[in-house]
Amino acid sequence: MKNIEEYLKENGVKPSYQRIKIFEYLIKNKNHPKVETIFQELVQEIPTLSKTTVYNTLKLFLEKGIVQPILIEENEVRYDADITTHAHFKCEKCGEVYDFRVNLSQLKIEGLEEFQVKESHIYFKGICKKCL
Amino acid sequence: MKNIEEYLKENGVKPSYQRIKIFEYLIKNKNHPKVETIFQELVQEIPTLSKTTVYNTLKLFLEKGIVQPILIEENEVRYDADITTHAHFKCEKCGEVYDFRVNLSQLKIEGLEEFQVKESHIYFKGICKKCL
DNA sequence: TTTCTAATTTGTAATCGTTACAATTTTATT
DNA sequence: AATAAAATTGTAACGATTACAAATTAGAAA
Ligand SMILES: [Mn+2]
Ligand SMILES: [Mn+2]
Ligand SMILES: [Zn+2]
Ligand SMILES: [Zn+2]
Repeated sequence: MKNIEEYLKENGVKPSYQRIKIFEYLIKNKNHPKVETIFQELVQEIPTLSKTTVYNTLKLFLEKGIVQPILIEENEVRYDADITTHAHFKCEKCGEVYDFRVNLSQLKIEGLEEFQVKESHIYFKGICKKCL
Repeated sequence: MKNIEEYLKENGVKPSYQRIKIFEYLIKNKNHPKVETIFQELVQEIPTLSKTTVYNTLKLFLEKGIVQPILIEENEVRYDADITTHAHFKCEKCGEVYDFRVNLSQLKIEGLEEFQVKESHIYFKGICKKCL
């Protein structure tokens, strides 16, 4: 909790109550939630919470680089406070999004060395271990 | 042109004039266009073209598996008639989306072998060769 | 503590991409 | 040519996101 406040400050985000709660939600539930999910969960704790605040806050987090958007499905933006480069798998049966550690340096891509790569995203879709 | 008609038929799509033109646009301009771009370009040739037709057609193409959506940017869906697994790079300066051949078998991801992977998508962002 | 100011949050309205739907047009068949 | 089915079109509806102004909160100064 104190950690979260410190982390936000270090990254140029003033740690308001709502911002702390939203970031805390992302850290504790590594479930790659949509805005709607975050709102529905937190409004139980913070009855005055506005959906606009969730949008504003995530936009701020994105600008400050402390969350990343997960774009694995059309018309569905999910958010992840783990900003390390890792792969995501979405199960088409249960809908869960899994994390996978990946070593991108294994991947030799011809021609890409002439480009300046700032972000890498790897997405898989299929059926998860549980649903098989 | 005849090729396109045949290809659509083989994949269960009746080759109407509009469908042929839309697929042809994707094949000839490998520019990963948005719906809006496809519409704006083709409406010049086909003045009666409706944006709904572009949406309907792309939805059909997706269902039949002859195009794939490119989800590299928030609130921006692009389409690609190249359905082979390849990586995409979007330049944050000029906005162009580049293709890169990639050999995914190089990538060892621990735990993923227990999942049934049906689709793989690799996206990069940064600054392209031209803009550097 | 009280006052003042700026930042944040909130609720509502507007916007924009997409989808639903019914009418029209086109295509294929008899 | 007549008929039926399929595709296209235009308009309205929808839903996620954003804009905006009012209300609230937090922090600094008095
Ligand atoms: Mn993740
Ligand atoms: Mn491509
Ligand atoms: Zn599953
Ligand atoms: Zn560029």
